[in-house]
Amino acid sequence: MHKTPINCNFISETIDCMLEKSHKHDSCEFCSARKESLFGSVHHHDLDELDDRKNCNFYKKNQPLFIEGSFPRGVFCLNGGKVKVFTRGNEGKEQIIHIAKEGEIIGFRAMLSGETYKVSASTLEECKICFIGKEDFLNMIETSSVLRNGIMKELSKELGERAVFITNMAQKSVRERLAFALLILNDIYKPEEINLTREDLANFVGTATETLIRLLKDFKEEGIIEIHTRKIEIIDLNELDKIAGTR
Amino acid sequence: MHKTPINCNFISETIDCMLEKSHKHDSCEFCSARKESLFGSVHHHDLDELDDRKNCNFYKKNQPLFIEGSFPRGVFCLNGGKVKVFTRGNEGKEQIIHIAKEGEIIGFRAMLSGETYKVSASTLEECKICFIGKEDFLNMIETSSVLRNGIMKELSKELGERAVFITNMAQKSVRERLAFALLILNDIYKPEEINLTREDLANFVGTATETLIRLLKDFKEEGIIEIHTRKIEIIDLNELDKIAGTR
DNA sequence: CGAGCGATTGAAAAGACTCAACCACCGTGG
DNA sequence: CCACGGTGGTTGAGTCTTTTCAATCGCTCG
Repeated sequence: MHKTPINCNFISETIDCMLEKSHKHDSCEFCSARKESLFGSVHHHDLDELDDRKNCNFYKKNQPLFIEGSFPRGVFCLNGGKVKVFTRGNEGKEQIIHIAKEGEIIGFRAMLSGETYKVSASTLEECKICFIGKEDFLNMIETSSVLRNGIMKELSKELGERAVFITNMAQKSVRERLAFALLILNDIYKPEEINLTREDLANFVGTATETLIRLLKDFKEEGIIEIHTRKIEIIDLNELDKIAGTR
Repeated sequence: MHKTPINCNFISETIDCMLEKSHKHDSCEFCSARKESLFGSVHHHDLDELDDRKNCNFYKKNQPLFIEGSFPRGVFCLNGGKVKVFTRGNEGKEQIIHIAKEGEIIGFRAMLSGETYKVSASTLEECKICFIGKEDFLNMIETSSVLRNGIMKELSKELGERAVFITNMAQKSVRERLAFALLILNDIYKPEEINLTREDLANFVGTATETLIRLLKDFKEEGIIEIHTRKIEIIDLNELDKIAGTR
């Protein structure tokens, strides 16, 4: 990190300095998270370049990466852990739009749009995250048509997913949305169990915490899930599919 | 159109042939809709190419351009008129995601993602629309970095907008969402009045038609809007802002 | 061991939806 | 030219889902 932070909106950059330990020495080339990511088919040469420029750190639980309204200075490459991406409604209530897992690159949308972030992101658990500066990232996009196409593809795909998300929000009951959310979360968390606070889960489903808890209880009584203190184990995927209307 | 349609999913291509009159002779170079569009800063040379390849037609009201689940064969360039982009929920109810006006290019998301359409599109009124085949469009993207960057920017911008849309759906009351919708529609329709069926408007707001009608009545009684048979005139923008929570 | 956050439960209120009926406009065909 | 049928718009009443508020519980960390 070569510059002193000026804009206090840009939390991550300041926080980076407070983190326990850097793992900058880890090479992208052997990064297991990379293979499935957008950087999956980037050339060796570019990876070396990336290794030199990136800045990697461990993040504690509940640390913000960036905040809605601030200007992006780079992208975050999630090497391990889970990150929630959310916006805040008028009463300050979070709406979780997406939960990212290892391999995902976070925050390039705002950078490409030239606007401020429209969403915030923060860690849900301890995470290992590499930071790539704006310049470097934009350079890579100019250089690598593979990366560029991958990004366009990703953006388009997400746009489609969000159309479905919107429709679900508008038309499905909370029960149906919860089933849908559990299916998505199952994919994100497996082989582990879903591990979120009730509030985060409620903010993902788009409901009140109390409603969520009542519905979880219903699902438990119907034998669809098991609850271990806070973690949720999916028992009956088919039934969830049926409830969610995913067929 | 050089190929006979094979897949009946691809409605527009078949329908193209049934349309009244082609306006292929119109040059992109002097197209007033183009200037503000993604094609705004494309080079002359490429425009000439486009002129040769594109296929332009008039569409009647309520004609589909493409349908959810089918594979894209090109993009639609909206020269005049309005087009709704929507998905269908499980009960077949439409959720309108976006309403496009002249100058917009429709349907490139699915093409870039390599997936089937996740949304459907159909005209809301008589429209003048040019069709550009997949190959041609992808070529243009490869060639023109201006266009490419414009597209990445557009995709990113929309992704941000959809995050806000999701949050609105999840957290705002129908009254607030209606106010928000009217503000958006005002921008799209001005200087004309908003002209949508009550059902389409309800499907945009994400509510039942009856509820929508009752709220419109409220707004009218509060002096926020005027209703002329079906068209809606905005009287008090500030109040709408306040209700929508847009500040 | 106590503070405090996260989880849970209950009861009442509110918002929105559904269903059913009715109205109004418009184009068509006799 | 008018009656007819149909679509889109409107209204009312009852129901149900979901939220809100308030209170309690329970685990975890210092």
